Amino acid sequence: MDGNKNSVIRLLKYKTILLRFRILGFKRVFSENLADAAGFNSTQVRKDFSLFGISGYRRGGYQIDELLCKLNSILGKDVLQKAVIVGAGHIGTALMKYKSFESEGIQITAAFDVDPEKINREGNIPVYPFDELKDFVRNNNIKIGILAVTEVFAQEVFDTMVSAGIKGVLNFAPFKLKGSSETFINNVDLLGELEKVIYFVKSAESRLKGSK
Amino acid sequence: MDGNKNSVIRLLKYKTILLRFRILGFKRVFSENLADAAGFNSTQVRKDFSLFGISGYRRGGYQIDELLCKLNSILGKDVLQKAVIVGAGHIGTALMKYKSFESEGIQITAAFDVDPEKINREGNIPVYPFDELKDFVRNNNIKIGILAVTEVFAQEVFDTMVSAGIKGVLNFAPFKLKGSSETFINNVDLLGELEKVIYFVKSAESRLKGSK
DNA sequence: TAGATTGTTAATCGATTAACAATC
DNA sequence: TAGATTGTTAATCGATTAACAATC
Repeated sequence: MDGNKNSVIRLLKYKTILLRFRILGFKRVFSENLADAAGFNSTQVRKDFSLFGISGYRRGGYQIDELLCKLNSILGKDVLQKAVIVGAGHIGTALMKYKSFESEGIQITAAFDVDPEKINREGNIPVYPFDELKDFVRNNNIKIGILAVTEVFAQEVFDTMVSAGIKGVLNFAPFKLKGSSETFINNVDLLGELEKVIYFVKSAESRLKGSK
Repeated sequence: MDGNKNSVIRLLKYKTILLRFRILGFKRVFSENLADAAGFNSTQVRKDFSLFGISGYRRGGYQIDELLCKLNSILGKDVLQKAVIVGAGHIGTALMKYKSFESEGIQITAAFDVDPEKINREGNIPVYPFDELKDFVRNNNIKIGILAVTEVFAQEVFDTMVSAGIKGVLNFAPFKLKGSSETFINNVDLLGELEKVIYFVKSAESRLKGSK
């Protein structure tokens, strides 16, 4: 029904590309154009559309406006999305200031931290004590949370978030959170991603040396 | 030969877990223990080891010290890894201060930016003008780079990094970099990851509403 | 019509998991 | 020995890609 996880990310990418195409004055695209811009192949593009019931015009490609309209209704980006950040450390703070969120209609409404020094109620994006998380999330009906605390507190903080009503978490702590199937967890492991790069560079190096 | 991409990440995770187990005084583990701690299943663990030629003792599990030794030699984490960050914006700065890198033997030796205001040659991790990137990377024989500039400059900056000798890039710009097969590129799309969370929360919501 | 492009079915590829034989 | 755990082969699952019929 809703395709697979990866296709959603690709759909989001198509949307970004289409917006750019439209600015350039294009009225329609072919799957081939989209594929080129996104770095996939055209079958992938058509398959993704097919999965979500999006259709174009045989020989005529896709009307950009029509396609954007359909993508928006699928991705639900018409409404402003509110999210909170828990943990106002380096990563948390960087994400508070991350421009791309805002420009894509995602509003970071507040951040939370246990450290009294981090509290700043008057900021552009206010930082409140962690104690206030539960009430804030409930009162503002927030569903999305970004978890940027250290590993040690991750599970505890996560449980609090869930009990307050958070339904989806982007987790930066290098820890496998235990949650029910009702909460969607997406893990970003920055250290792991960097270590992957290091590993592949090293293994390429040693392959080279080995073949000498 | 070197397994698949995901298995490397898992290997890194096993290592972290083993170090923790060792601190707790354990001498050996079973694949089941590792799987529990990592959130995989025990077949996955054994398969990963098998892929890299790591063997244990039937009925006896794995000697932690021996296993760590093998993992270290495969992952090559014995040597200190040096890396540079290009782009001292919010994300770049957060990564400069990211503790987990250091504790895993990854040293961020310098950052680079075009903005004169960001330059700080005396910092704990110095920030140099972008112009000096090429010489620095060459002189210090750096192979790993973190790309944290805006989309618009991403390709240009990437090309400079590669021509300076960078062999692996962790890319935070939401842009499909074009590079040769000699350079390993790992993309981290923070906006995309958050949008994925939003999408799945929304679709779960509408499923609930639909079934009411 | 002829040609181009979509939309879908089938084939392929890769990764995970199940099953189980080997063996300590 | 009996029981437990590894290590590997085969089955499964899911996602991508190729092939091609439909059709504008």
